[in-house]
Amino acid sequence: MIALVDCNNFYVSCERVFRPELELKPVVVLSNNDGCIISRSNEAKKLGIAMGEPAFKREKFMKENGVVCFSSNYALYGDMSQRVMDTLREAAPEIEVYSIDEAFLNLAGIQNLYSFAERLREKVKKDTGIPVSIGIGNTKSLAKIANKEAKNGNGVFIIDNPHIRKAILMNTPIGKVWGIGRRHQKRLLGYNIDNAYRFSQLSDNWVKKNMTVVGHRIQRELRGEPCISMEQVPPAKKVIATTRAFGKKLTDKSLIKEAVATYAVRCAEKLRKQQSAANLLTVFIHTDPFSATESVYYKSQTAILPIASNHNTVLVKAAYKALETIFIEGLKYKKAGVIVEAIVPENNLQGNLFFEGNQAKLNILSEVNDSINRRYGRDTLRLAAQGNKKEWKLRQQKLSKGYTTKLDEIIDVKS
DNA sequence: TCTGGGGTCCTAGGACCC
DNA sequence: TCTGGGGTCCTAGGACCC
Repeated sequence: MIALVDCNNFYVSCERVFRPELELKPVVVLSNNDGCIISRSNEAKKLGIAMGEPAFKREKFMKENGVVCFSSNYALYGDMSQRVMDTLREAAPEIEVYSIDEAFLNLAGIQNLYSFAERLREKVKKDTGIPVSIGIGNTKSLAKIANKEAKNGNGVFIIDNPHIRKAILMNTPIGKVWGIGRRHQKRLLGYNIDNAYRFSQLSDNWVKKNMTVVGHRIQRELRGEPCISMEQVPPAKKVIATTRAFGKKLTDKSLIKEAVATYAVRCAEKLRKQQSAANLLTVFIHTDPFSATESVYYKSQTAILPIASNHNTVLVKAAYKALETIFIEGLKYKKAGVIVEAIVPENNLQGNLFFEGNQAKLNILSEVNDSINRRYGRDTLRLAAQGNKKEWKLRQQKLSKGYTTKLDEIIDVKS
């Protein structure tokens, strides 16, 4: 059997660990730039606040209803996530970390699943302060559905026989099934397939033809046939992106260059972390897509690197060059991004006859750079090109502290 | 004034090869 | 009216996830 452990309202729960007085109060966490609402406590959900709603549309409502608002603090959430995953790893022989707040556990060989799950919930809560729900089934898709059931009930739910499976599937709206998005939902509803059970009973051929092998896999999983296996070691990323909306609209080219340089450095860091290097680098910039008065400009340019690289200076240079070809003076830019692709292992680089460059030197530079920044914090050592004015930086007006990630913001315990 | 960010997989169709 | 057959590789776009 497979369990899906899912943290309840994860970002909100992380904030509450350090602000316990917010328990039972409506709390939300905003996306980057304080733009959208991306995590809600149960109390906030009950007030009718929807996932992904623009925060500015709800500002008045939230004030009136005493909703507590946080900017997103990804350093904190990432750290809390690791703590949760460490606890899960101790409990189960095989674990797949599926996202920042979810993990699949292989429960083969474990007796009395229900009490195992209950004890695990308590242990995670005790070790980390984070509440989780656990759904169990014999496929990943069924574990997902069981998890929804667990969230609505008392935190644990097991689908362990065909009768329960049928009843739960009939109770699951088709759009809530893992892997069925808006498009497929709409289409299936058109055929009066409104719940997971009906979908599972469709003919294999129809599903294969209309929803590709992906849809067919989901269908078989709902019938109880495991098709999606556990992946204990996360595969290396094939695409890495760093993209941000600016805190305010920018026209000044030097500021946009700083932002793009910083994003290129972030991509280089992510590449080095997974020990790979990229052959392609794309830069894009665009104006405000929601503007009613200005026309929208959206442009990207891809550069081919002479040798696959993960070095800050190389990527920044390539990004600058690409930016030159797409930047138009006079526009108000809202967002930029750097994307690296054609990723290969760093220890197996194809040379280039016509390119001169001292790779060994660059490698040493990166190592020194990373070790300093690991020790003293990100961007302690940085390129001048990244600037320090940070006028393009995110708006984060309600940021919580780095309780577990910054020594000078560590939580105080009063005696 | 204010609307996130970062990924994966699959398919169809074009280019090209022998 | 006839105009092969069988591949591979690449890319854009669609669909989905958290």
